[in-house]
Amino acid sequence: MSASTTLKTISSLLNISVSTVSRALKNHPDISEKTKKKVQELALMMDYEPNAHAISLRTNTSKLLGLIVPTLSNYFYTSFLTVLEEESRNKGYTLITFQSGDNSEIELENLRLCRINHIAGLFIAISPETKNIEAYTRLEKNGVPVIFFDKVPETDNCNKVRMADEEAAILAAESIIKSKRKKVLALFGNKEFSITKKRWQSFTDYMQKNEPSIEVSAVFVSSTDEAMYETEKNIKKIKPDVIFCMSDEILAGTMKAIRQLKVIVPDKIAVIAISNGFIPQLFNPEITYIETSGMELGKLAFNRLMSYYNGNTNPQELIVPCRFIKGNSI
Amino acid sequence: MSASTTLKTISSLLNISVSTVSRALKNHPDISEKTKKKVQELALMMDYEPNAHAISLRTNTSKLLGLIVPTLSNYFYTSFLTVLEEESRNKGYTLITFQSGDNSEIELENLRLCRINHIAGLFIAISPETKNIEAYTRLEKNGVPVIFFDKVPETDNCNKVRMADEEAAILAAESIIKSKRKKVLALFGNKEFSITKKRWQSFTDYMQKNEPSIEVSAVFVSSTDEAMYETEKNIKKIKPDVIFCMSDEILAGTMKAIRQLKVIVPDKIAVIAISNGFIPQLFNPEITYIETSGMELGKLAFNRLMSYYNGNTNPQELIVPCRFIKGNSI
DNA sequence: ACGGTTTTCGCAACCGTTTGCGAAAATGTT
DNA sequence: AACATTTTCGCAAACGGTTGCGAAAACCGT
Repeated sequence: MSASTTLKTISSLLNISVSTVSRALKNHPDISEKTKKKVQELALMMDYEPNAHAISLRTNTSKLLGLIVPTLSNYFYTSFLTVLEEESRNKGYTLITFQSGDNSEIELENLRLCRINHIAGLFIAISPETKNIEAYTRLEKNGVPVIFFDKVPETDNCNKVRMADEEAAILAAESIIKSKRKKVLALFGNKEFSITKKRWQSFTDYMQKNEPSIEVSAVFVSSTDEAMYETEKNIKKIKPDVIFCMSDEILAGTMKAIRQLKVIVPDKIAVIAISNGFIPQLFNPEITYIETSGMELGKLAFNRLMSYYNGNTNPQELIVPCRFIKGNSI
Repeated sequence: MSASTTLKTISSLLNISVSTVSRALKNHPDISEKTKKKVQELALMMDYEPNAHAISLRTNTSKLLGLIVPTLSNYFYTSFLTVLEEESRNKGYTLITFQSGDNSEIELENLRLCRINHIAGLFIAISPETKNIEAYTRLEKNGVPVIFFDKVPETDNCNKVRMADEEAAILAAESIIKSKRKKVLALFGNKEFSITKKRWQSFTDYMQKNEPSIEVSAVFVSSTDEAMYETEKNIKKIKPDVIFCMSDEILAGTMKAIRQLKVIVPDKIAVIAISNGFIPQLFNPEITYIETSGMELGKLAFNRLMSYYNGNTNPQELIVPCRFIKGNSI
């Protein structure tokens, strides 16, 4: 239970002041080479390590970054987290991570924890209930930049990075039109999510404008299981010849239903999805999808924060383009 | 950029001392109801929030828990993280998360970051290179409990929680024996991992003892792609009638190869795996697997820490049992 | 030897909070 | 009214660092 060594330990062992030790350790020019050497050697020997809390307190800065996501049981968010952790660590920041469970109250509680830990910056994908982002703008006024990502607020007085949701939906729609199919079952996520609205609207608008003869049945689901259930029900009911899935969770459910009904893809029904890029390749045939990469988004978000620190503080909305990944399901 | 309100702000506004404010806010009996009320109301109004760094510094405690995993791009670790975050948050702890990339040096650097942040406890899945756990035992001597999980050291002077790796491998072996198949292609992970050794040994030992007539070809791979490559190669070469996959990553690669070769499962080749529970259900037929749940392990790990805090500090090795999940692949 | 520079270091305040201890104020007792 | 007791609060030190400023020590030139 030996206490960790502090500046004071070293200073009293060498009979010099704490301030000298502090300066010696950071190579301050005021300190002679001789004492620097003494101090640094002893510090190394006793493996001195500065107390981050003391530093934060004194300097009113911190190397902590906050991350709040709806859930970590989600391939997209974990791939975001994966690169965010890496980038942060490489730049000397450490990440504190929270899940909101798509619950505004928990989200605010998490935000409170971020505040009392005096984070230097925050990345957040807000929950659908969160309409009022005043707590976040206030945080930013207090000097802590906030980068909204993926699920971003609709107001534009804040910094956002997100996927090209409209473009992704349009690429999918385009692909369906080209396929000459005529009856689409389109599965979207929780209707409350702005991301859902965007994808849904872009998809249906584009369809309407470019090929109004195609019949689109949109269904909104909130889980993999619900996606499976709705797929099964609607395959029987509306007999689609192509299914569009807005996300990986939905795709997983849909494919489960398709398997159970022993429907042949793409002969009987074609499938196309928007995905983070792992799930579609597990199926046979591989599912054609529009890739929205959580990793790319993570990189962009981190870089946005760094650019903020460099003075670029004006609200921006940055968008990660998406890619069409050809499979054999359409 | 308004500075956050502190005890001092409140104290000078009310013309009372900082200590009184501090005590009033925590309902100390020394303080009169009248001043308590005044203080608490003003604190609420100015939304006072204590500075976690100051508290940590003063009380030499912290509410931070450290987590170090090889990578977060892994379903098992993210499901571990998912429940760990939840449990931690519910008990008032906040999590700082690191990836080591299976690199000892980075692991030690992450450990350093944990130390300077004066975490109250550490969860770690060590990288395969890490033989010397002295840094961790020292941390524990300094009063910070360390819970090793999943990839645990071989020495037994430390606290470990892990899956029932031997049992899982044996269950798989048993299932293969029952299936009457005779030629096994068994795919394992990185040979350096203790977890690999355990599964490999249990699997082959059990086979040898109970059905030596079965021919087992063990192959070690380090990635999904390698698993795919080796599966393809060995299906052609040794013509197995059953494939065993030690993990989800491997299973994904194997199934890709199986699909490409258009091998029918289970007619031509049966498949059985050890898995965290999501991937196997995506295939057709659903893969039979032995479930090792990251979520269960997360719960156990957190509870172990709490029990440690309650005085139960002696080294223990706790094991999460596994379950046989029937699919149609064997 | 003396004044002027420069080098080298320590004092002390500060960040925000906690807490032992003592003192002032209020209350009770006779 | 005098004293004992209890209630209520403030002083000051401490946690581990950082930093402005001033002072002692060393060096310089003459």
